Amino acid sequence: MKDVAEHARVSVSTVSYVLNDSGPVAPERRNRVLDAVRLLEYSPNESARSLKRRSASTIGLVVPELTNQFFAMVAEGVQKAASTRDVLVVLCVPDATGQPEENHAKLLRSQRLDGVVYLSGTGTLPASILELSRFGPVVLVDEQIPGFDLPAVACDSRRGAREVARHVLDQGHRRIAVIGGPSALWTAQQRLAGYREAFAAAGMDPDGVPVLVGDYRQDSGRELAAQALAGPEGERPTALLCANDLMAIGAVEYCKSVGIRVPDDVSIVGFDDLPVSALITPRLTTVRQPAHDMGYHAVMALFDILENKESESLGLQPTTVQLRDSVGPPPGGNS
Amino acid sequence: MKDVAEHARVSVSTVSYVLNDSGPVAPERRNRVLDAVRLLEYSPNESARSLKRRSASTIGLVVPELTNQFFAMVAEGVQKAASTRDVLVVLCVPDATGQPEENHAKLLRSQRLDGVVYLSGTGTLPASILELSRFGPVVLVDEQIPGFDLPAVACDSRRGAREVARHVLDQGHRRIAVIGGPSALWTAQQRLAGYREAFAAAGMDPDGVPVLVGDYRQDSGRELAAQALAGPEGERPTALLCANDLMAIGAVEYCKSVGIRVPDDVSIVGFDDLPVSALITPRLTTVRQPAHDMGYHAVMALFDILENKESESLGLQPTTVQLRDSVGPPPGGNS
DNA sequence: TTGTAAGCGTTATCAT
DNA sequence: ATGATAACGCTTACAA
Repeated sequence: MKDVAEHARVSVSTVSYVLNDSGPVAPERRNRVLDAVRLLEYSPNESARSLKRRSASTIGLVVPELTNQFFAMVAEGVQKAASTRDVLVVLCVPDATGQPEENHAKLLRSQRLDGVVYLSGTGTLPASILELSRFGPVVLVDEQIPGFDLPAVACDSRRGAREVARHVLDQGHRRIAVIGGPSALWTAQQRLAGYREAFAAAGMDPDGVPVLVGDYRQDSGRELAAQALAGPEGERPTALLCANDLMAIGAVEYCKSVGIRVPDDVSIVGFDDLPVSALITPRLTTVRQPAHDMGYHAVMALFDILENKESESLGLQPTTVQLRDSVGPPPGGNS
Repeated sequence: MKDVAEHARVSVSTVSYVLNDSGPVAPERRNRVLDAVRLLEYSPNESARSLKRRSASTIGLVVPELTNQFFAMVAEGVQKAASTRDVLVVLCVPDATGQPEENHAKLLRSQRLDGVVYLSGTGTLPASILELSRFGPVVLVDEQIPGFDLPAVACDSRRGAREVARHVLDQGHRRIAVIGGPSALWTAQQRLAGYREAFAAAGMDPDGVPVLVGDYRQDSGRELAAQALAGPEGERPTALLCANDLMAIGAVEYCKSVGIRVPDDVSIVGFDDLPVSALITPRLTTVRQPAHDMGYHAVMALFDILENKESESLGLQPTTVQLRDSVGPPPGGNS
């Protein structure tokens, strides 16, 4: 920067003024500076800048894993939103083993991160999030934490769940089982609540529907489907409501492995609309979550918080049911 | 830090010595410092540290998109490797439109990034990579750039391709079509070369095998499969060698849509072994690339380069053929 | 073994 | 409108 100042025969402060539009400077000198910048390929040292400004122009994104396409989509939204303000996104993937985001707290504390977007798909304990939020703003995305009202961007899981469930009921199904998510998770609670609303609306007793609790992973879908479909053919459920696509895919897998036809023998629905869900056979009927948008809005909300203004980006995004091939009428016809 | 020094009744340099093990300090005073650090929840300002050290402890990861699970797996490897040294990974997803990584070059120049791991799955022009490498070390992962020997970590595509092709030939297929990747890409070239080696080894004329050039995306697999399978049933290829899984999935999709059975009527193989490939019907025979390891080693190589030492992490990783259900004997029996 | 002090490259305050 | 100059929080000679 000193070099630039010399080449342009001005002072360093003038260079700074030009670069940041932070002071008045005569057009002619401004051009001299700009020329020198180009000539010397000068680019300001961002560490020095952050030091002075006490802001790193960097946010953290905490995701449990990237290979889950849902998280990947959120991440892309986060990245895109951040890039609208030239803010960097650092990727934090908490170690499955070991101390998780105590680490991230340190990043926040040490001013390497201005804030964090936190995606806890697997239900990391609130404690670590709260620890984080002691040191800087944290916006939750997808998963909320009931007790603690932290700012969050999520989608209207309950509505989506209610609507797929209604679709299944409309087909005539009455013997239904739910394969739910971890009961500690907000999304799992919401989806279950949505299903139950639909049951009630159809004149069923919600408490009469068995709920198996899974962990949102494919394996648990497979295992719980086995459990749910164990009874004799005339008594077992004709439809499985799975709280996410991964478990639904596991359920489909199980059915295939034992010769139960989907949707002829049993209908299955998921939740999330992962890209893979339209690729498997049968194509999965599910609920689309605006993953990309959630990531995007979470970052916008974070920006608003960093600037101490009310954010309109917080809140619930809409979901949409994706009607596909994994749902049909119950085997015996409408009962 | 000054606060810590005061609480511990030592000077700031002593605090620094303790925190970095960079100077001798009496055990008793060291403890006083450590206590003060805990008491005050002190955490050093990393901006100031970077400023002084001229290193940001941060690397960039450039990927074309995260929703491609292959890239996501590489990214996870990168993240894991970086975290072994408390180095941050910033996610750079070049804008599809607009000026791409001129931007990233600036990040390198402005010392926000110490180096970059570059994954150019879609074949971004070498120019932008070279621009990048003017300002800091760049390690390529997955895709190499023939003319320019930049450090790269990739896998032995040629061998993998040769081996799947041999598997297909062993089944008796002789009327074969290749759905290749963009011819400018190293991986596409390698895979094609591998296929041809297998053809030659089986006594076929490699030049007699039609090669359709795709772009590694699912759509192009669908379209090119249509093209490849256009001829009358007795003359069309009995096997499709696809240079990646996405295109193979597209090809399977096309076959399903027009009632061609896989593998009964036509066998299809892919390359990459995306998680989804084992989920579709039929399960796709393909070649596994050690995506995670490539990302991991790329970062290790980058670290070595930053420390000016020879790196042993560079070079080719092994591939393994995944035998599954999308390959069978050719329709007429072995010809 | 410990402390003093000189930077690192910016920004921002204050004179001019 | 412009230019000195003092921070920002840390590391590291160098001196004691």
